[in-house]
Amino acid sequence: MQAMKDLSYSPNPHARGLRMARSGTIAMIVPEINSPAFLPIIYGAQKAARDRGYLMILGGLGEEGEDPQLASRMLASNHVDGFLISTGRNEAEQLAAARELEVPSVLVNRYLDAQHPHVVLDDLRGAMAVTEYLLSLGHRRIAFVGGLSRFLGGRRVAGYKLALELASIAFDPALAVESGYDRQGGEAALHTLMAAGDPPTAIFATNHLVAAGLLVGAQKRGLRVPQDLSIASFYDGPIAELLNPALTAVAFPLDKLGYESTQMLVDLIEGIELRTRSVTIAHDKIVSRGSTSALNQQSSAAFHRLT
Amino acid sequence: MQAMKDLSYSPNPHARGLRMARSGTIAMIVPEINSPAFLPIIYGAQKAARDRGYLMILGGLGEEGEDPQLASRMLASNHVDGFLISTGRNEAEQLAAARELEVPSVLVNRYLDAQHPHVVLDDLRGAMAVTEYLLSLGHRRIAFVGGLSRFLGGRRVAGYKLALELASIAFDPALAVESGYDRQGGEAALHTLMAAGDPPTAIFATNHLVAAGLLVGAQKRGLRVPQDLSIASFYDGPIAELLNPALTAVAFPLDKLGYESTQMLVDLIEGIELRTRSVTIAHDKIVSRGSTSALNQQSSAAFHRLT
DNA sequence: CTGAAAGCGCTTACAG
DNA sequence: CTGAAAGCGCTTACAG
Repeated sequence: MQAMKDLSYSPNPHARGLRMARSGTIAMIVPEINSPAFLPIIYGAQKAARDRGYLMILGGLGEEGEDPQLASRMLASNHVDGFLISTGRNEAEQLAAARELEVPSVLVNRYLDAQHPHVVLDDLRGAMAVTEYLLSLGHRRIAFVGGLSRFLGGRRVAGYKLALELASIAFDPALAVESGYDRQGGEAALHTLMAAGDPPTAIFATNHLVAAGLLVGAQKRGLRVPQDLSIASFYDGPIAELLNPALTAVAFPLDKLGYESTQMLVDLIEGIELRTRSVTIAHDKIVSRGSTSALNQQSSAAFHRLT
Repeated sequence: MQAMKDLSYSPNPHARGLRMARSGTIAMIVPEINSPAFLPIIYGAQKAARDRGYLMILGGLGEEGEDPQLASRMLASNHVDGFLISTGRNEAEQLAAARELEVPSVLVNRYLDAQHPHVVLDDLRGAMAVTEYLLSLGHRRIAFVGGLSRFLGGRRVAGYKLALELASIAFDPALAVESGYDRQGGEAALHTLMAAGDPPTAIFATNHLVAAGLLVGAQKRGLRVPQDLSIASFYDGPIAELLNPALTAVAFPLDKLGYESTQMLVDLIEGIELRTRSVTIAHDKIVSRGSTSALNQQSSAAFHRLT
C-alpha cells in the first residue's frame, strides 16, 4: 500500500476492463442538446459518474442522437456498461430501442413504463406550485400554455388543473392552449388567448422559450407585463434573468436529475438492487422576478381598457 | 472480411488499448460550463472525435475543472491520449499546467503562446465587423463595453479601434468601458456611459450577458432601444433571439471551433505533422435584429431631449 | 492463508 | 509471404 502511494500507482483501466469484461464507462445520449437545461443535467451526471469511479462519454449529441439504433451501435464498438437516455423527435422509437438494449439504461426526464428505470421531475407539484403562486397574487383567470399531449406536458396540465380545483376555480378549456415548446408557439398562444372573450390575467408557460414568445406577443399587443398580464414559467435558469422583464419561474435542481440518473444506472450495472425504478425530483422554490405582480384594481382597469 | 461482417465483429477496445498503450479517448476540460457557448463547442468536438474514431469524455465541468492539476490526475487514473483545454478563473495556472502535460493538449478559445497548439475565434475581425455594421447605420459615437484586459477581450478592443480608425474616427477612451463579462457589469457600464457628456448612440457589447445588462440599464434610464440607442453584440446564439428587443450580433461557428480543436489534437496524438499550431475561426454574418437601427435626425433629437 | 498461473483479446516481432 | 507465439496489466480460480 505504501509502495502504491510512493510510486503513485494506479491500475491500468484497459487491463482491468479486458479482464473484467466491463469498461467503467457510461454514455449519455442527448438529442436535444440545444436546450440549456442539459448543461446542469450533464454536469450532475458527470459528477455522479466520477463519484462512482466511472467515465462518462457523450454519446449522441444533437442530430446523431436521434437515431434509435445509436445505443446498440455504440455498444458494439465501444463497450459501454450502460446508457443514460434522453429522447428527441423520435421519442417512441428511441424508447422502444432502449427496452431492447442488452445493457442497463436509465431514462433521463423521459418515461417509458413503470418497469423501465427513469428519473423525472415532479412536473405535477411544480405546476401546482406555479399555479398556486399566481393564485396567491390574486389571479383567478390563469391560463396554461405549453405542450398538452406528451407525457411530461400532460403532467403539467394536471398540476395546473389540480391547483385550480383546490382553489375551487372551475377549469376553463379555453385557457389551456397548445403551443408546443418554442417561442413561435408562445407568441401565437398569446394572441389566441387575448383575442378570446374574458382573457386571462396571468399565464403559466411550460418553459422559457414559450414564455419569451408570450412576452413578445404581449408587447406587440401593447400589454404591459406585469401590470396588465403576469407571466410565470417552469424551469428556472440563467435565461430567466435575461428576459425583459425577468421571468418568475419554479426552479428545479437539474443537476440532481443528472446525478440521480447516473447513480441509478451504476447501481444497475453493478447489480445493486434498486429501491425504486422511478425517481422523482422535487421542485425548489419559486423565484419571483419582474414578470409577475399582484392583481389589483388599477391593473385590472388598465387591462380592460386595452382589450 | 466477410466473416467480420457476418458476425458483426468489432475489435475489443480494451485489448487494443492494453496492447497499444493508447486509449482512443480524449478529454475536454470546461470549467465555465455555464456559458451556453460551450454547447456548440462540445457538440463540434464530439463530432470530430467520432469522425476520427476517438471517444470524448467530459473531464472537468464547472468547479472541478478549475483545478490546474486535474489533467495530470486524469492522465494517471484514466489513460487519456490528450486534452482539449479551456480555462476558467485560474487561467494562468491552468495554462502553465497544460504546458507540463506529458500528452498533447489543444487550447480551445484560449491562448498561451505561439508554440502551444490553440484554436481561437477571429476576435479582431469579428469586432471590426460589428463596429463597421454600426458605422454603416450612420453611428459615429460608438462605445465598446466588455473585458478590456484579458487576451481575448484585448483583441476585441483592437478590432473596434481599427474599424474606427479606418473610418477616420478618433478613438475616445471614455467610450471603452470595462464591464467584465456579466450582466451587472453591462448595466453599470451603461450608466457610466450615459452619465458622461456626449454619450454614444450605439454600443458594442462583448457578449450576451453584457448586452442584456445594457438593455436593462437603458430601460431604467428611459432610453428606447433601438430608437435612442443601438446595441450589438458578439457571439450570436439562441439567447440573442430571446432578449427584448432581439439582439443584433455577429455569429461564429462555435461547433467548428470544437471540431477543429479536436482535429488538431488527434493529429498531435497520432504524430501527424501540423500545418500550423494556431487556427483562427472566422466569423460568420452579422445577424441583424431589433436592437439596432440607423441613426437619424428623429432618434437623435429624441435622444438629446432625454439626456 | 499465500502465491503462482492462466487468460481476457488484441498487435507485432519473429520464426518458418 | 504466412502463421504461431509472446506479451500488454490486470483478476480470479486454483494449487500448495
